[in-house]
Amino acid sequence: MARPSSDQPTEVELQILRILWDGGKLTVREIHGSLQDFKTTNYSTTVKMLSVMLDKGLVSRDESNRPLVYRAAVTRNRAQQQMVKGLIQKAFDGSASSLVMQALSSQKASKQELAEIRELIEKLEGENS
Amino acid sequence: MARPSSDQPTEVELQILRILWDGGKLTVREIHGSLQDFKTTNYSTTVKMLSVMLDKGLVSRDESNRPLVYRAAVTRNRAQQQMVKGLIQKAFDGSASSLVMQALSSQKASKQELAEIRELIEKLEGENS
DNA sequence: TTGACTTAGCGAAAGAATTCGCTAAAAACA
DNA sequence: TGTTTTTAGCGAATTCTTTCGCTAAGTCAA
Repeated sequence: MARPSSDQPTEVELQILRILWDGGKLTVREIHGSLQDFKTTNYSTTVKMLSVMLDKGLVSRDESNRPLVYRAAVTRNRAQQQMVKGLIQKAFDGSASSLVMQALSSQKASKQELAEIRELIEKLEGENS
Repeated sequence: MARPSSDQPTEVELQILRILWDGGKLTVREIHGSLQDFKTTNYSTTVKMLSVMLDKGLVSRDESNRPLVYRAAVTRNRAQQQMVKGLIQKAFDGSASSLVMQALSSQKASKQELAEIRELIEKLEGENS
């Protein structure tokens, strides 16, 4: 009688995943250290979060040595893709282009970034003709 | 000792907002009816959700008549913008173009949509030179 | 080996989101 | 007017998320 847990990583889980995506294989101590750049929490909290994430399959760990070393079990790309897909469904009625228009209109992009996107568009337009 | 409530609408709140964005001014009974297309919940639940959303300022209502009539207090555009911005920050390191690339790569867009996006890009490239 | 420090884990607490039961007020109807 | 139905709301229960205290086990150095 409440809310079903989403398949997508939660706020803190995502912060931890980003640390792991950037850092590769890290100990809890190291992860906890990076996390303190954003928030102030207890070491135990980080341990617990990693335990939860292990259960969910978001991270894996090497238990052959101590301290244990964690790494992301989902790729950044895969996670980003799921989140984007989720947002498109939830808030843009399934239209990817609506989201793209919104993103481009509301956030500035550099000349170089725009060029990069235009290239992709042109490539897609070529394929899909 | 937990998670702070986000400024962004939650799952169910968003579903209700979409119903109101599409339907304009609606009674709880009408909103509840539309909601049943997605989920099966009690009428009381819808009443409660609207009460919560009223407190948060997500909806407003006309109390001069009965049954009370609700309408969205935030625009679809504004809400979409905030959600996109949030996702860009949370998962794309602040890079709008990264999200755009993800969206375009993972979800198909029609020839017409692509053309529309390309036009916007070209317009932006013009401005920012 | 003993004592100090680090690491790992469990269980419980607290906040947030979502759900509904029960009640009272209002409206509709016979 | 008296009865039935609809509407509005409160408070509590449930689940998920995030937090930490406390304990045990492992590591290291004197």
